[in-house]
Amino acid sequence: MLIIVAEKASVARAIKEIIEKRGVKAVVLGLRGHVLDSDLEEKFRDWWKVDPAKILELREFKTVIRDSKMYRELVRYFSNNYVEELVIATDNDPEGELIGWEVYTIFRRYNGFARITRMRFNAITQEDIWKAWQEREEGLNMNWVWKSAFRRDFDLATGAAFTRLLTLSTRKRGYRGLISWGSCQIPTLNYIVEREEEIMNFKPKPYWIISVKLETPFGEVFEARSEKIMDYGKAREIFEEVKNVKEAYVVDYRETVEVVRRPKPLRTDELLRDLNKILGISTSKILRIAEELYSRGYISYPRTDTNQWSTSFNFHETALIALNGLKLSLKISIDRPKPLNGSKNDGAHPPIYPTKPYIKDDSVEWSVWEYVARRFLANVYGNDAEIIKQRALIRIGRLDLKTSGSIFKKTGFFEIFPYFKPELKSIPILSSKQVLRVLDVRLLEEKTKPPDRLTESELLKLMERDHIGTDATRADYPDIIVERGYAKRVKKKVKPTKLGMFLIKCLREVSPRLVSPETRRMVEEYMEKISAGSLSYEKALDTCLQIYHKLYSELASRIDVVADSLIKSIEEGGD
DNA sequence: GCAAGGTC
Repeated sequence: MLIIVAEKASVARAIKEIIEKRGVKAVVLGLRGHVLDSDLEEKFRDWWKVDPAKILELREFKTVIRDSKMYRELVRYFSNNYVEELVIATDNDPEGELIGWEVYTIFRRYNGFARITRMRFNAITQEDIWKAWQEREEGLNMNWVWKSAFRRDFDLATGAAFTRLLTLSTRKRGYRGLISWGSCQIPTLNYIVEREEEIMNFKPKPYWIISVKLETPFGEVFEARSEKIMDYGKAREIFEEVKNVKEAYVVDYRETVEVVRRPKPLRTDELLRDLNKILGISTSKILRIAEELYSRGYISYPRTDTNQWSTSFNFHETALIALNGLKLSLKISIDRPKPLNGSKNDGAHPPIYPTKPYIKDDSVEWSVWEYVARRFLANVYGNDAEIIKQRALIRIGRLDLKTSGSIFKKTGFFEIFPYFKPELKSIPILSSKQVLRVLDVRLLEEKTKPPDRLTESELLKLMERDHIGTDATRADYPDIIVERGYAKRVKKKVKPTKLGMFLIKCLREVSPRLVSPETRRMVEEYMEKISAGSLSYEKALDTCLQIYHKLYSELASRIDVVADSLIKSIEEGGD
């Protein structure tokens, strides 16, 4: 008997079909992600009975069963005496390697001798899967296993220790909620708090602009403006000088063509960001809908960080599916795919594309499917758009005025993917030295404005930039910080609560690295070293936990002041 | 009652 284990049911099905077609008989099992996990020992169970600092002194963690139903199923198969070989076919990434190791260790308890091999495929295609089957490797890449285990255990130890310290200190003062700290949730909150502080500290500055209404010899009317003038006296002086001038002339007029590239193949992050902008619903909800569409067969796997197509991708078939669901016909031939590829490849999943036509209805599901289908067509069959940018420099008296406009030269892919099609406004076509009639001169007072609060879309972009979370987890964090009472959603934007603001403030005073992306950066740096084989899991964990043990001690030494301040912010916020 | 990472 031969057993193949994949990370999820859909991959298990694909493997079974592909190898059976070529005469290989095997039991193919699909997991649901991790089967095992790390946890703290029993004696840490009661939060009040053990100093959280002790968690940061641990160097070993207990292995617990995470998915007991799956665990039992694995045991049932592995106990069979006739298993000759176990094939690990989890995703070809470090987290997949760790999931594979979980299966490996379970298997070895029941079968000490059978061969254990690893299939590595980077796409769920006939070629890749069959090649991975024929060229399966002996055993696992242990550097990848330890790399992921380090991340898991570091996050557990630091998260548990800091969360317990903060929670217990506020519980002593009557708070009943949870004050959590985590390497991803806190930096996410920090972006929101930093923005709020920027808004609060913003001092609007007045400035003045001279606005002139002009007319060309052909009777076209448009407006041109001076630069910002920060001093009122000076603005007034210039205004007096030009307010009665009747003619202006064009110093320079030029047109340039700007190319707007068609969209790249769809990754999770862009799906979430774009649909948050388009539909205004939360990123976690969008991911849930995408997951639902995937499990019902309408779209491919929705958690991917790949934006390039494999050479064997069937564009023709996918195009028919997209066109069918959208009830569209393309003018150009779908036999000539010309996708614009990006540079990202997670080594485990293709970009997101439609796999079955969705019958249009009023649901959000349709809106998500429609976006995926249009994005595919725009990427593979769309043309880059071209915009003519117009820029003019005009002089009235001694004052320079500027104006600009734009107009589509080619609308290109926006025809099929209209979501972010810009509203363009053109100005008349001018020529140098042309004389213009002045219709009106005005002195306008305006004020500099503070930045807006962040949308979830902008928040995800910052997280991606700083490597906070992964494609599969980033959407969770806005929900987590709202659930903890650190932030609220107000008019499609995220606003920190008083508690959120004070928590960041207190942590930042201990050390900026407790709130910045620095924790994540450090974890990645050490993960890379483990992955390269230049550092052991033990050494990496020891070094990093020592650093966070020091930071913990500093926070613990002033926890009474911190807790008082947090309690006060909770009462003041009334949230 | 902890984290973040998988998946459903």
